[in-house]
Amino acid sequence: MDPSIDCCQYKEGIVAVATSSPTVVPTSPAQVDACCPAPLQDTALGEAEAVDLARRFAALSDPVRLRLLSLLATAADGAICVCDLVEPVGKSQPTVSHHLKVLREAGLVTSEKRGTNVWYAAVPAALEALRDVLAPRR
Amino acid sequence: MDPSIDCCQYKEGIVAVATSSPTVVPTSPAQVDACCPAPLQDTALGEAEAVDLARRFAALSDPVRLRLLSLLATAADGAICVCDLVEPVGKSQPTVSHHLKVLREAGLVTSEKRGTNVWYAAVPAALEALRDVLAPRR
DNA sequence: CGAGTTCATCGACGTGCGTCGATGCGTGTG
DNA sequence: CACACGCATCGACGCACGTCGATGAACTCG
Repeated sequence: MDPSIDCCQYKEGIVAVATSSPTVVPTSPAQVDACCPAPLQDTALGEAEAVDLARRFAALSDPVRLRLLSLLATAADGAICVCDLVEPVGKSQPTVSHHLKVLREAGLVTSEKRGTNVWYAAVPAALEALRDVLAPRR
Repeated sequence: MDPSIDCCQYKEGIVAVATSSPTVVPTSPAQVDACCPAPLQDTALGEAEAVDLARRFAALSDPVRLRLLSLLATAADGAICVCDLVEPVGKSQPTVSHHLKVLREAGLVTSEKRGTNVWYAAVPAALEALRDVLAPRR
């Protein structure tokens, strides 16, 4: 993977919002290559933008991933370790790990290793970016 | 079919548009148990809600469908016939028809037959409903 | 009525995805 | 140091999805 994404200017919003949640674990320098969204109802999507957007929406197109993301987004302390995610979604540990990887590669969550465990946290700015794509016409 | 409409406005929009044309293809084949979106960052998603949401996000997980939806959402007169959608996306007519069906069954677009042609239009309220799911925590 | 147009459906093919058991790697613990 | 634990990766399987040519249904026009 590691596609050379050059669609638009980068993650200024993500960094800015990330600093607004102090209790969230300082995420590892994993690069969140979240491209800025194109306004869906304003101008027609180009092919490259459509491919990028489709990839991010695809991360939300699975019930297990949506539940995982919801669990992370509603976590009291902002992060949950994998061992505490397996039971709630009712899937095997490899399956949960796979879905978390998909979410991470889509920039929707971040992971941080603390000792034996790995803690995942949602990235609110990434959801906000996708939200802007669905914004109504100005 | 035709259960009581007690959900969100996005469904009303579909019904309203659907009833305006008698020969319209039925938008959804009698399902939609949990239509109203749950706030993703407020409470943890249940399994049924997750399945329903995943189905709608899946409609946005394909580049061709995103471009079709964008074309419809930015249409000057609010609707485009199929014959004018085939060339812009660069796919065969059956493929375009297939993607439009997926979008229609997800409630994101509506179709109306006018003479020989079939005109598709975006449902802004459906996009707004999905947008609410991605809303930040209150 | 017959020819032409528009769109949906069908059948088929190749690919990708979700899933799980088995395995490997890194990290604490006795 | 040996063992247990947590998580990622691998390999494999089954199924769903995207795609297109061919066909069919509905409509228009001459």
